Amino acid sequence: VSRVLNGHVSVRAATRVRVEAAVQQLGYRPSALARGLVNGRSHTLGFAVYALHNPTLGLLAHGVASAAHLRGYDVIIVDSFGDADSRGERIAKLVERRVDGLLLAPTRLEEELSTIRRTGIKTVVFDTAPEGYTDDDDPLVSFVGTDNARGGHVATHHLLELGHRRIGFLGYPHTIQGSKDRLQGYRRAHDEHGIQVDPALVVEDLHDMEAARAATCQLMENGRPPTAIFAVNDELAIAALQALTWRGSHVPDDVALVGFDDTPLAAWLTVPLTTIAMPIAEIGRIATNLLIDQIEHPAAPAQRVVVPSRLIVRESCGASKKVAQPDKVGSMPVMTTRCCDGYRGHPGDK
Amino acid sequence: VSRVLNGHVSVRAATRVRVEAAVQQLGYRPSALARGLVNGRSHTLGFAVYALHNPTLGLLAHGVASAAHLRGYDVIIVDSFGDADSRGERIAKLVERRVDGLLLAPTRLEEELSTIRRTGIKTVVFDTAPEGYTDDDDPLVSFVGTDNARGGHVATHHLLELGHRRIGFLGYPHTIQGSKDRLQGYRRAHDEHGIQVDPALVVEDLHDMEAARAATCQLMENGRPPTAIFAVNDELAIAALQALTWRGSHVPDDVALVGFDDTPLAAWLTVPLTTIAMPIAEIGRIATNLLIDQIEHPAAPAQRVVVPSRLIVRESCGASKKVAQPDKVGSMPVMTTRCCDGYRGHPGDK
DNA sequence: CTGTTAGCGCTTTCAA
DNA sequence: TTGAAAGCGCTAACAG
Repeated sequence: VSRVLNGHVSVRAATRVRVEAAVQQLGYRPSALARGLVNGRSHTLGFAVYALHNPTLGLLAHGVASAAHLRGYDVIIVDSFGDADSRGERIAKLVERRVDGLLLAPTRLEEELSTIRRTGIKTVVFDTAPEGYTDDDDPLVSFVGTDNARGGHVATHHLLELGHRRIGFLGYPHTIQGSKDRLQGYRRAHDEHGIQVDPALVVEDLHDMEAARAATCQLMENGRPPTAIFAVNDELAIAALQALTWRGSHVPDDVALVGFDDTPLAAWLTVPLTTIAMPIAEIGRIATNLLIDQIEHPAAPAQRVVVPSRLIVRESCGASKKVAQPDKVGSMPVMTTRCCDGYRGHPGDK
Repeated sequence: VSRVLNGHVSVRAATRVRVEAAVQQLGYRPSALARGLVNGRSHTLGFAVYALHNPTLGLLAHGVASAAHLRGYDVIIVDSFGDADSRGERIAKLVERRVDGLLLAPTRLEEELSTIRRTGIKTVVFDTAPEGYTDDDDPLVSFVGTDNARGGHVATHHLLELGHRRIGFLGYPHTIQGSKDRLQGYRRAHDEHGIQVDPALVVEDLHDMEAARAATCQLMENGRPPTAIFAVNDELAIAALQALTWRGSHVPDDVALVGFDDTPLAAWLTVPLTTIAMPIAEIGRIATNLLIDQIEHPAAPAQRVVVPSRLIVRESCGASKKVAQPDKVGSMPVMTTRCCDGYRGHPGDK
C-alpha cells in the first residue's frame, strides 16, 4: 500500500488498481503524523506574525500559504499580537511540532535570532539583514525583504523634486528596523539635494494612528510647518490625512503626503495616496519557496533577497497636477529604474 | 521520563529532579507528532479563510489563534484566496494532518458542509446557520456569527429615523449568505416604516470596490438618486465614499452613508464611517473555545451562537449633526438595546 | 514485484 | 515507584 501511495517504481498495474480501489472505498487518508514521525520531516512551516489584521501582513500570509500549499506544505500561524514576550516561547513550541522551517515577520529581530539559533531550524526573516550581519552568524537564516532605505529615499526624493523643502517624517519607534531604514533613506535624499533636515520635522516613536494624528497636528502648529509629509507607512499616512483635512489643510495643495506599503485601501481614500508599493504577496511566495528549497536541499546556503519596491504616484503628493507623465518625475532615472525593475504590480494577486 | 513530563502521580521527587535536569541539559522537546500518533489527538485546528488580507478576517484569525494557543492548540491556515474550488481538496488534506477540529470562514457553505460531513471532523462555521437548517443535519457543526439581518435592519432603521426615504443598497452577490441577510434587514426596516423599496435603489452583485464605485455613480445619475446609502460592508462603503466625494456630493450633507463591519480604518477616513460593528476577534475566540470544548468533551452538542452587533455612529450618516446623543436616535429601543447587549467594544483587543 | 520486519518517539499497560 | 514491552500508522530495508 505504501508503495502505491508514494508512487514507487515496482508495483504491478493490477495491484496498484486494487489498492487504489480500496483506498477510494474506505476513504483512506494516510496520517501525516505517522509519516512525519518516520521521515523526520513534518511538511509543516511555522509562520510567526505580529498583527494579522494588518492587510499588508495578511497579504504576506496569503503569499506564504499559497506557495506552501503548492509544494505540499502546511502553515502553522503563530500570532504574537500584543505580547512579543510570549513569542519566543511560542516559537519554541513549534519545535515540538517538528516544523521543517520558520518564517518570521519580526518584531525584535535580535532576540528572535537567538531563539532560532538555539533551535537550529531553517528560517527566513521578512526583512533586510541588519547592518554588519554576515551569513556566518546564522547559516540557517535567510532574509527576504525590500530595501527600505531605498524606498524611503525614492519617496523623499520624489517630494524634493516636486519642490518641497520642508518635509515632515512620521515614523515608528526607532527599534523597528524597517522604520529606521526608511528614515535613513529620507535623510540621504535630503543630503543629496544639499538640504539640511530640520530635526523638528522628524517624529519617530509613533506606535499607532492616534499618535500619528497628534504628531501631524503638532507639526502643523509649529512655527514653520512642513509643506509635505512622508509617513513610514500608509497607516500613519492615513491618520495624517485625516488630521490635515480636519485642520483645513488640503492634501495635496497645502500639504503633500506620501505613504509606504500600498495598503489595499490606499487607492480608495478620498485623496488617493501616493505610496511606495512592494509586491508583498510575492515576497511571501519567494520566501516560502526559498525556505522549502533549503529544507529539501540542506546543502543550499542561506540567502539574502532584496525585492524591489516602486513609487506609485496618485493624488496625495500633488505630482499628477504638475506633470502628465509620472515617469518623468525626478532627475535621477537610476533610482526609478532600479526600483521598478522586475516589479510590475502583484503578479498572481487577483 | 514520560511520567515526569505528563505530571503523573507516582514519581519520586528525586527521580523527577534528575529527569528535569536532563531535559534542561539536552534542550529536549517532546515530539508532538509522536504524541499525536499515539493519543489520536493532534492538538491542531484547521482554519479555512478565503481572504487573509481582509482586516476583518485578519482580526478573526487573531482571535482564533490566540484562543487556540491559550488552550494548547496550534492553528493551520488554509488560504483559499481566489480559488474556492481547491478549498475542498485542501480541507481534505487537513484530514491527513489529523486536525482535531475545523474553523470555516465560508464561501460556499452548502458545498463545504458536505465535505465536512464526509470527513466527520468537528467544525465551527463563522456564520449564522442557514434558514431551515437543523442540528440533526450535522451534529458535528456549530455556528458562530452575528445576526446579519438584524445588523442590516439597525443600519437601515437608523437612516430611516434620520428622515431618509430613498436609501440605496450596495451588496455582494446574492450567493453570499451574509449579504443576503443584511439586505433582508434593510427590507424589513423599510416595511416597518411603511416605505416601499424602489428596486432601482438595490444593487447586488458587487464583487469588488471598483464595482461599488461604478454602482454608486450609476445610482446618483439616476433620475431620482438616493439621499442615503447602506453598504453591505465597509469596503464597499469606502468605495462609495470616494465615488460620492469625487462627484461633488458631500457626505453626509448630500448623501448619508452607513457601512458594516467597522473595519479598523473606518474611523480614520476623512469622513469617519458610521457602521455596524461586531466583536470579531471575540467571535474568533468564542468559536475556538467552543470547538475545543467539543473536541475535549465529545458528548457536547453542536451549538449556535449569535453574537450581538451594534451601531457605531460617526460622521458619515449625518446623525451627529442632528442629535447630541446617538443613543436617543430611533424609536425602537428594543432594537438598540438588544444589539448592544453584552457587547462593549472589542475586549482584549488591545 | 511483493510480503515481512524493524523502528520513528511517544503513552499505556503490565510486571516487578 | 519504576523497568519493560506493546503498539499508534507509517516507511525503508531486506528477503523471497
